[in-house]
Amino acid sequence: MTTPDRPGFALPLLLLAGFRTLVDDLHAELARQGHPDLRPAHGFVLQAVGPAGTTASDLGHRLGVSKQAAGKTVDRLVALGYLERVDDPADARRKLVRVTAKGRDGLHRSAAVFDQLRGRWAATLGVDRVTAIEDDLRRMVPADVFRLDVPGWFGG
Amino acid sequence: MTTPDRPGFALPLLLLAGFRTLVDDLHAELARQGHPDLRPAHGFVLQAVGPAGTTASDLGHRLGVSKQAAGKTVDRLVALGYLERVDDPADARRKLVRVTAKGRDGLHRSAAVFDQLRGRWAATLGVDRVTAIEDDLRRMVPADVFRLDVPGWFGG
DNA sequence: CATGTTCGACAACCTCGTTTACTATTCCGT
DNA sequence: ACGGAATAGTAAACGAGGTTGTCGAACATG
Repeated sequence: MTTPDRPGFALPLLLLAGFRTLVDDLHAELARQGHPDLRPAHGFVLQAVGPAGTTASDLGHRLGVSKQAAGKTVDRLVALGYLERVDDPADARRKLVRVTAKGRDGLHRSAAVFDQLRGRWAATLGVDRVTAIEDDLRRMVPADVFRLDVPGWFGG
Repeated sequence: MTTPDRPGFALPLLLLAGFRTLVDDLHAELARQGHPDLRPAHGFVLQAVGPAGTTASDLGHRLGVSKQAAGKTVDRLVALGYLERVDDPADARRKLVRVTAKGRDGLHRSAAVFDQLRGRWAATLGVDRVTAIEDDLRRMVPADVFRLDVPGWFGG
């Protein structure tokens, strides 16, 4: 894709490109390490489920999507072996969603690969530049930006 | 969403968050300026069509998606009034895709809003920090990263 | 105990992508 | 001049991921 003519286009494009390269590298490495089915969105979900487990409704609430969407995503991750559903003995309506051992493995490997990629950026740019980017971005993004409830983002 | 425990998670998350805030702000403003149906992906498409126009196949090639996907996206943008199809008099197989006046208006307004948003970042961080982020990112991203042909990105 | 709320499930539909298949047209080599 | 190969557009079936709306079962509370 050619560089846009207008200056303002560069910043969002570069931020997206930076994110994309990191995530593409992550998933290329994860596929190599035995997780070829893990998709970018799955990391968010596994992270949101957490070590204690949750329900589909609560997961939807955390991710800012409907409980139905969260339920379907859980279905896919259960089919892939990253999550499991267990009945809640205290409430017959609820089904606890929990991360499996395979899910924890994927999460740990993701963290390790991201650490390694950040190290690669630091080796090229210098650690101070990387932390400066992080600090600057932290100042510019609102705290609740990770809610995926904006229509048109990941499907709308 | 809570801040992740592992340090390596922060960088990709912040890059995505920065991109998301810019694009969310852009589309909120575009909706206010008479383009409520313009979605994030549409900007890429309008940009890729260009002032000279193209065909659906070439558009798919430029965007790194199949010609069928490009054709369906063109269908939607034609329905919204941002693109038009005209028969190519020189080749009866081809149908030229061109940006309409409405499409050009959306593109111009997008550029203006992005310029304005970059100015807001510069007002907070300083112009030199913004350009430093852009320069650093340019060093870290490969040139062909905007090809959307990675499965799992925008649907897969 | 009746009422209202919450949870999970199901169905229908949208967007955006894929692969496979097919038609029409153009191009090119014999 | 003509028949095969490449190209353009289209269509169907599918998958991922999202949306509403509905529903029954289970809980909570008056």
